[in-house]
Amino acid sequence: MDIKKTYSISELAKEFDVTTRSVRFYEDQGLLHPTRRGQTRIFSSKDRVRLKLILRGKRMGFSLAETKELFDLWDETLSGNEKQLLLMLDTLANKRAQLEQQKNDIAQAEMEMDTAEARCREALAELQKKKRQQTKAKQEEPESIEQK
Amino acid sequence: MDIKKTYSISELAKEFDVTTRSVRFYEDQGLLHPTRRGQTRIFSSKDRVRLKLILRGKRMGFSLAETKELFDLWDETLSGNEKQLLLMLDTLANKRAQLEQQKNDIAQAEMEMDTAEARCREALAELQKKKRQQTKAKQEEPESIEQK
DNA sequence: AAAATACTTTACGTTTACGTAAACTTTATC
DNA sequence: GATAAAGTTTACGTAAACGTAAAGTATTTT
Repeated sequence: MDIKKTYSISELAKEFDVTTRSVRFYEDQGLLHPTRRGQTRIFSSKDRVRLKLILRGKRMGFSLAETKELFDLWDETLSGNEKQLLLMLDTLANKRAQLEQQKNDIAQAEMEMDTAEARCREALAELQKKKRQQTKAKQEEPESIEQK
Repeated sequence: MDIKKTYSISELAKEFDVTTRSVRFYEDQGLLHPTRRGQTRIFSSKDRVRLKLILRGKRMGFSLAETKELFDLWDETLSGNEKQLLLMLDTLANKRAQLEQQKNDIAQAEMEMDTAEARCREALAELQKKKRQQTKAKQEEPESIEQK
């Protein structure tokens, strides 16, 4: 069984390499909704998915507030009226535009890194050419060794 | 002349839609290096490029510290020894890996947004189907109007 | 049953990236 | 020459996203 039904806080923390502090913080901010057994948190696989989404969002530069907004909107959307659905579609379109911008940024950055890398390699080649010439010089004039 | 040689702080701020406070902060953190005329800052086109890079970095989720590191590294690299060049190449490789991760994240997000949007559209279609049926019912039983 | 382990709440501390206000100087405009 | 506009420094404030104790509870292991 790959998909357990419930998770402890430390299981999730270990799996996604975050601290338990972070997980509790995400709950505090309303992004996760674990149930309790006594006072101990019990996380569902839905919570697990959301944690994954939170972290991916972070890597993509989304704030927790933004991610929460999406979560909330989605939850309302599922049983929502027309207005809610249209709002969700609109939000999705906006996010898509944001992703397009990011893709452009990444493409630009990659191009610039290409030229940066090329310059580095040229400079390296130059240095190594000089080195070889020095070695050559030594081989052709071994009296420099004899003089020692 | 599209490329002026120098810029005032408010020119740059307006062009890139940031506050002068931010620009001063970036200088304070060592990311920009304007010269002075009296005590007034004068920014070069190099500064302008760097500001552009700073902002793109931000959109890509880079911290100012990360961006500064790259700037500093690059400046040292240009006139650098072999060690510096190799370090730069290594750093570039790392950044590339980071961008790959981001591209994956974006692709994943786009797929999920596709299915989310599809669900929205289905739900909308359902709602509008219901609406049409109500309209039809009214047309077929106009006595409901007469009863008013 | 004692000790170790995992979990909890409460609460103050920290870093990043600025916002905002105060008080002042320099430059442009009427 | 007064006034407005743009610039400056200094400095305190703030939101986000946790870090880091402290002090207590609950459970598991020996």
